[in-house]
Amino acid sequence: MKIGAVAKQAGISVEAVRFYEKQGLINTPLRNDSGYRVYSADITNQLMFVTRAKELGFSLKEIKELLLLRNSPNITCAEIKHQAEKKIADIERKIKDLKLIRDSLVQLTNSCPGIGTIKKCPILGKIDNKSEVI
Amino acid sequence: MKIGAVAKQAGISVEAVRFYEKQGLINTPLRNDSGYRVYSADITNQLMFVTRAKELGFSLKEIKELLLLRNSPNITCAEIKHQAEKKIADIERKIKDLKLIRDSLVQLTNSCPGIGTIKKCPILGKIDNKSEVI
DNA sequence: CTTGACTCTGAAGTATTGTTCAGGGTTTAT
DNA sequence: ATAAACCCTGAACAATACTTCAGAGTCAAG
Repeated sequence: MKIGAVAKQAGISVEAVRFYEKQGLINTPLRNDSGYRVYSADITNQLMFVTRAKELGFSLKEIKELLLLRNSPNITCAEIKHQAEKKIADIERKIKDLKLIRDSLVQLTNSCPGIGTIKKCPILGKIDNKSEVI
Repeated sequence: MKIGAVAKQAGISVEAVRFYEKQGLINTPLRNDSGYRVYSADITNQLMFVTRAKELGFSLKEIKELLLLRNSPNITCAEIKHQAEKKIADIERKIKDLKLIRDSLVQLTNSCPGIGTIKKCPILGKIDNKSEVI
């Protein structure tokens, strides 16, 4: 398989495949006589690992760490679990922060009648005042 | 007030103040004979508007739009409210996505005993398989 | 009066995750 | 045989929100 087919199968761009290679997220493929990358079937699994882990909120850097862990024979399942748990905590913190922000904005919009001139807009007013909204 | 005092008061860096000026988020200050920026007391309100709006999840670009709206005499409160509501929808979508991700990770970690060799780690296994976890 | 702290500018660097471009070779189909 | 479609590289660009740097002037304290 050449890079175009691989990219299509994985649902990403050709450039992204080359980029992941440069980042060390996938094996460096063999080349044919013309210098074209030639992939074995396993590339699909590798790319799926990457895209899947991305969906799970891992950054490319973290994905690389997961891959390194995976290739370390003496490492236990516990370390992988630890990574995942750290990521869960991360995500929960983000959710909490976003909820605070959302609640503040909801309070602001509720206080705004949506009519009238801008001079009296309570939203801008409250942003100005940094009042007790958050 | 010179820039150092202003920055300290706002709790941001001197460079950030200059950056906000360049981005048109605050008024361009007067200069003294040495070319130093000299700020009136109002700068604090302006910077607080920016930092406050940032806390509310607005990007600098969006903050600039808010400021432009605010300075348009013929614009109504409704348009500001609309902006805020769009931002709320944004944030709620992000929260929903993060929850999905978190739930997937929680499922993964629950399936992992945290002991044993990496060969059998269900987390890596499931990332590999793109199974029905999400 | 000198030293350290503060200020100025414009440019470049940081991190992330790729995309786009320029310039050129290869393969496939007609 | 030629044109379209594909592949190669390295570099530059994109967006965001600043920070860091180089090189130089200014101000306050002792």
